[in-house]
Amino acid sequence: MEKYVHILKGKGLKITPQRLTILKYLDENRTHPDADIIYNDLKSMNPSLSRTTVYNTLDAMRNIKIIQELTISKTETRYDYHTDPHHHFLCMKCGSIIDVDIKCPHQDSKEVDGHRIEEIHGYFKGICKICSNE
Amino acid sequence: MEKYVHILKGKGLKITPQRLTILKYLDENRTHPDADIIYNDLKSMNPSLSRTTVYNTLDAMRNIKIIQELTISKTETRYDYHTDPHHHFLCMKCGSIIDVDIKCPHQDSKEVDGHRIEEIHGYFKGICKICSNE
DNA sequence: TCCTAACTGGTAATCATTACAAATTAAAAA
DNA sequence: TTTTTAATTTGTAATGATTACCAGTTAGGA
Ligand SMILES: [Mn+2]
Ligand SMILES: [Mn+2]
Ligand SMILES: [Zn+2]
Ligand SMILES: [Zn+2]
Repeated sequence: MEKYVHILKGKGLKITPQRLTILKYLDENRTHPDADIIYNDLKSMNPSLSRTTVYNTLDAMRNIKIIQELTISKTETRYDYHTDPHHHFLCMKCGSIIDVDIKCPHQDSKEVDGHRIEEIHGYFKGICKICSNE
Repeated sequence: MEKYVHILKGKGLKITPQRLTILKYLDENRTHPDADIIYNDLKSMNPSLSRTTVYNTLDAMRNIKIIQELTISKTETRYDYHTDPHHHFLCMKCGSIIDVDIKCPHQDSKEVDGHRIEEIHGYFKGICKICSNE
């Protein structure tokens, strides 16, 4: 837990039990969950937790770049504790988002066609291994 | 216009003036517009056009793969007449989505880590050339 | 020309996210 | 340690894109 305190402090964010809980959850659940899944999973242990706080916290942590936002799924924004640029696979059947470890030649580019790059996103859509075997 | 009739017929979709108008609009407006922009731009010439029809049409055309859906912007789905896999740049300031012509080594992959690939998406987020110069 | 399944258009519902404001709290200052 | 206050949390209400629904219309084959 000291680990998360340190991360937040290093970026000048106030330490609150809600933020620590959410950050720990993301670290331990690398399934690219959305705000609602996080909220529901934490609600049982933290009955007073508010859905708004989950949204606020995710937004605050994204701002200081300690987590990453994934705009891949059409319906909800999903979050990733892993901030190094990496690629994803979205299963069109079960909806899961899976990390794929492939190298990309544009990983370190700072601009394309004169446009300044701040984030790089690559993902595949299809049917995942598990869903393929019925 | 015969061009669009041919495209729709080839895929077994009924020819309707609404569909022809929307498909032509997408062909002539490669700005990756969303449903609402399409609706508003066409409304003046086609006062009876319904927003629902725009959504239905885009969905039907995406199903038969004559247009492409872009899930890049957080708030709305945007559409592209250009269906060959290619990369995009999303400006975080003005919101425009721009084609970028770079080659990708995964362009023709059929699977990764055992997951069957059906679509490949790559995009950059940052500040576009125009917005950079204030 | 007739018939019918497919399509259109208007309105209502859904659902993720944001706005708002009152109550609480982290942490800096005294 | 106590005080102070700006930041945070929470519950509820609003927003906005998209979907559901259904009655009326139409494309296109018989
Ligand atoms: Mn990831
Ligand atoms: Mn494009
Ligand atoms: Zn799957
Ligand atoms: Zn721009």
